[in-house]
Amino acid sequence: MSNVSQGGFKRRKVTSSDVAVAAGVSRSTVSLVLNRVEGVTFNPETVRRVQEAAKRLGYVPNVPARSVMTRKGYALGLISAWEPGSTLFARTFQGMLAATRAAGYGLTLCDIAGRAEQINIDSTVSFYQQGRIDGVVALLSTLPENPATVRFRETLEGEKIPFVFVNSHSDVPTVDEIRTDNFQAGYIATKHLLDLGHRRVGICVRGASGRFLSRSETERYRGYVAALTEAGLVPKENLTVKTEEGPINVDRGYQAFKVFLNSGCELPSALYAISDHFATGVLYAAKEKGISIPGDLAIVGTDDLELASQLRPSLTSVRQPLQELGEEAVNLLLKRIDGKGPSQPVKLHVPCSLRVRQSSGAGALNAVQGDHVESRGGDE
Amino acid sequence: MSNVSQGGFKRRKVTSSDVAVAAGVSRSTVSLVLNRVEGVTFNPETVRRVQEAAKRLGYVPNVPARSVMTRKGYALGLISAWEPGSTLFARTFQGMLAATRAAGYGLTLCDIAGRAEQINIDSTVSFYQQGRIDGVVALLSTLPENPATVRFRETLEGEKIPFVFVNSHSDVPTVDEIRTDNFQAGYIATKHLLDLGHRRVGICVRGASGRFLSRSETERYRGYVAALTEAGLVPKENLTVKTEEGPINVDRGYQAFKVFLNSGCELPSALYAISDHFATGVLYAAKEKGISIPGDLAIVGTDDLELASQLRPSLTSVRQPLQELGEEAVNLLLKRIDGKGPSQPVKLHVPCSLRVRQSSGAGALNAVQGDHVESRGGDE
DNA sequence: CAACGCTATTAACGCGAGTTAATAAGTGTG
DNA sequence: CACACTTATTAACTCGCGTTAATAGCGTTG
Repeated sequence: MSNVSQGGFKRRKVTSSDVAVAAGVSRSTVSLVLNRVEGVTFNPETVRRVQEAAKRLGYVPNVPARSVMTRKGYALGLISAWEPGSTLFARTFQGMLAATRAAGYGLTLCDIAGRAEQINIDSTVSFYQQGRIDGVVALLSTLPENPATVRFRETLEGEKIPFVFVNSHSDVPTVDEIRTDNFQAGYIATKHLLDLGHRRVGICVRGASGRFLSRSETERYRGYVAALTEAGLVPKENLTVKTEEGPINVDRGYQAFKVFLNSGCELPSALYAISDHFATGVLYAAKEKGISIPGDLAIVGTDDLELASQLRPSLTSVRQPLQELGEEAVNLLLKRIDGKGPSQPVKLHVPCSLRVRQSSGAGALNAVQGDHVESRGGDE
Repeated sequence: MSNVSQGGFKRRKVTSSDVAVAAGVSRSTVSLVLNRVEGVTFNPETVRRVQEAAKRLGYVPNVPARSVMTRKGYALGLISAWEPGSTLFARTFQGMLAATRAAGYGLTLCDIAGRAEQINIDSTVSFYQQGRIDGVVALLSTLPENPATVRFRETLEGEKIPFVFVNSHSDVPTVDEIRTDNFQAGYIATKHLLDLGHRRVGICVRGASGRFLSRSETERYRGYVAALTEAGLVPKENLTVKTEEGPINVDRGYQAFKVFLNSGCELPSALYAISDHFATGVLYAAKEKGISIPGDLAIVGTDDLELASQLRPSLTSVRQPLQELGEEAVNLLLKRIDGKGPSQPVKLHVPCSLRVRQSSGAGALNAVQGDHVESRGGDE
């Protein structure tokens, strides 16, 4: 006979009735005691007996049954248009997972796709109507005026589904939004380089026919400019490395910096890249040309990807507070669901932190401070 | 007044009773008709009326209520010890998501962590005992004899929770396992290079004090050897590029290939890398040394990461059937839960496919065939 | 000592569904 | 016309739990 775990057999689960008879009380008593209902007093001895019986029998309340009565699903839904294989996405839902679990809630994957247009909002609505989820955390695009984002928002509002946007720009002031402070990100990265004495601080950004694509990139750029200005400097075209349009990846950074070097522009002494991918590409291109990092060129990246700490030299990087964002989003949403949320819509901007490593050329003193090791088996 | 969506208000949901009165029948009739129960015949006119009323009122059955009666949670749990920010993880749960949705099931995140030791199996068990999930898909490590994996399996079996392992090696024959055919992966990659006329085909693997770390790497290596042998060749030490121990990433491949080149070994004409990360690192190191790809060195990677199609030259790569793995795992698990699974434990090995691009130097004819474009906003 | 008030507990109902045994209506047979 | 036999429908029960109004016990007070 096979040992394979089949359904169907299932030893009968212990219910609150079982606890009741074991403790010699009524089922109501069990429910009231175990839920610590206020305004009801109980004999301490009875409480003890109930709790003891519950523990002894290994009683676990059945959540769906509770849901029927309380009309809550005890779970939140997640929809995401972020790159599903990205560290950014991973860190965010790790935070969400921690927060939902702490609240005794479940986290249900409603729809995950690399592009917003591919997301099927209907299944999310359906989950809500079925009573399986009580609200939705949405990880959408920061592209301004994105039609898909607008459509999702309108649908959720129309169905009266509580929701929170995470790093998803919405021009509507009534929406709860939890976001990275991308201005501050650009600012602290640039400030770090300026504080190290650099005066020719360049930036590596994604080129997009003259304008920046996403709100987050725009804000980081503004932070960069602000830090420069504060130091009495101005941003210059010949200190700006622009990549090709399209996805952000290592190779685009690599190619862009090669083009930059061939253009004959004088080398900046420091460079802030709005992505670790770009920073990495720049680093490889620099090595190829014999440019020393951080000697000839100091580099600060953004997002603190795994590769950042493992590169040689290791990469100084701005880390987004994504776990925190996930947690805050979930906690806010849970309050909204219970009707305990703030009366005003929340617009929260959470600051980033800097992980100082070798590539920015800070002294050995600081080098350890922000560092952290992430090891893995890496064997899927 | 704020427009923020608060809980509490919730327009009353339409229930099966509402449908019943609207259709002028009893609630039982509604239930029987809508669930298409076999063995019960109904007047076609009645059926029509019920369906019409249900549609008109926008009736959606309440899943938790159904759960109470049927004793099923209509959801599967996911635990994963894979790198949460990896493409591999993403592709797998995309497949799972598709399959669960098709079955009307939910997918609940039980625990996700980068390392197996960090996974809290208790919360998963708890979810099962609470009646929220009916089974578990486990994405664990392929490291043989991994104590965490063993512990999880024993716990799940002890609690009689139906489960399926995906790419997680278990030495126990009674466990359902869905796995990538990694032997075949190494074989087709090597065969591809041999078919292009190469005779000096090397391999880039992760060094680990003489032995290979994970089962998947070992199998890929065996596939490589098998293809060589079939062609009358033998694996040679001086054609093997070994990286340092630790996480698989671009820089380890880069460093390893630089060391290899400095060792004075004669250059292989083709190289199979057991990871796209390694392949990418090799490519950057090669560029640095002026080695032309694929002219002087043809390269095939593994895993078909995003960067593979975007590198220049683009990277030929072996793609794991991860979506398929996810789907198969879910479908098998659903059958087990319904007691309809095969009587024997399932040990499924799904073959990989080759994405032929520029780096292997195949003719333009094949070059397009396996290619696919993945674009994204990349703006989190 | 009856009336009152308080504490501790429970019976009874409801949530929204699925399931089954029983009923009512219709059809055909002897 | 009474009988069995379908066919169509429903009343009644069940699942596991939360909630509330009602009850029993008991000490206090006028």
